[in-house]
Amino acid sequence: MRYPSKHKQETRERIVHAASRHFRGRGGKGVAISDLMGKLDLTHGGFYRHFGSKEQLLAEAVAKGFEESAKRFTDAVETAPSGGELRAIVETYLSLEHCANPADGCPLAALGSEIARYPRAVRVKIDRAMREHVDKIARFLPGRNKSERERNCLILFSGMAGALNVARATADPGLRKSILQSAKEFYIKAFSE
Amino acid sequence: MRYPSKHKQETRERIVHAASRHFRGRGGKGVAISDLMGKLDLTHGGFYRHFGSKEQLLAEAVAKGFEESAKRFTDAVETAPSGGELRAIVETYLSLEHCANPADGCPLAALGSEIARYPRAVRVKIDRAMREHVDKIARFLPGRNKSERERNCLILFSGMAGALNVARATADPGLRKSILQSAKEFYIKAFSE
DNA sequence: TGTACATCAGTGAACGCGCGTTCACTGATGTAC
DNA sequence: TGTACATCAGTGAACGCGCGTTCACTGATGTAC
Repeated sequence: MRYPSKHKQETRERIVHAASRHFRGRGGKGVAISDLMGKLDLTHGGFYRHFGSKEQLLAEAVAKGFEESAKRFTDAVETAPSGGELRAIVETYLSLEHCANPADGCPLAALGSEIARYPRAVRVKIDRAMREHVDKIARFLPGRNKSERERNCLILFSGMAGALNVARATADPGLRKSILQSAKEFYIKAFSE
Repeated sequence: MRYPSKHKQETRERIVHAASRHFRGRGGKGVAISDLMGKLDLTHGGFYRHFGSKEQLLAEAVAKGFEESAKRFTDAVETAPSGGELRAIVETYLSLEHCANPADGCPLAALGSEIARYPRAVRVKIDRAMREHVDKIARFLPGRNKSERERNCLILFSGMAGALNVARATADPGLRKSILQSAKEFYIKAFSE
């Protein structure tokens, strides 16, 4: 059947959004196209009207994930009291809630170790998304100049992603809470003023 | 044919060793049993004389990876001048060489984000391997008591694993070197005395 | 010591399943006349 | 305004491939007698 003119773009966006969450939750190889389309009440055949390949979707979905995730942290910053922005970022990132919901969270934590194995084209897209994220957040970090603040921003987020991964990896809930708590204290202290 | 009595155990160890490297290099789902056995000049059918399933091998191989990797860092510590142990650990971990060779390196960095999706039995094994690693290294870290040193050890390694992942993920070699360098300086400074 | 049999690590064909991708088809709506 | 045709997002069967797992078989060596 013929659909209204906006319809195709809307479907495409729904696919990218769902894919973004699924990839973060299950990893690149853990998501089947038929599953994905099924969640949107579509069938797998239609997928190729929107994307040339699964890999192309992966690139868009991961980049989208960075955007959505960055939004969470800029939101946290904006509602924070002046001077408490760093604390707000760290406490949001290392919260039990973020830990328990990889699919809604930071793609660097959810996919970190497999991104290195993605094809170059995908990684270039991810690079750009990461740089934009750093641009938005770096001003809340200490440093004598912009590039120093950006370096600190990368260290902070990569470090928190690592801590989040260990917290998610352990089978011991006590250790999980303890890692999150001590990492929070450490990063807040390390990047204060 | 019938083999000498030690033969079976030797083959089993060769499989675990090769698997450990392959999993770190390609991720859990990126390794096929027939590939693995082929590298050892065996055929896939024989695999099930040694392991009940691929998952069982994964658990053993990742735990083995922690052991092998831990050995690298205890070696680095032992050849370091007294008082320079922390620097030796950080510089070994965040070296370009470690960055370029995930298959020989730290499993926490190589598999970090997918470990959370492994079955519980596998994660329990990994927990134990991680704890042993921490036991060996924690004494070189600052802290008023053992548990504080252990917490610092976890923060240090999780943070370095995160930095390594970002360095490996980026498609820009300049950014890669810069991340490794600034992370080295940061962690050495943060955990000195 | 010699002989018959048992053992079992390894082989390679086969099975079954999941999944990425292709393709002929559908049919409601847009468009040309 | 009405009619014939074109469009194209979505459908669902089919293809091909990879891969985890199973299984009947092999054959050199160990073991029982």
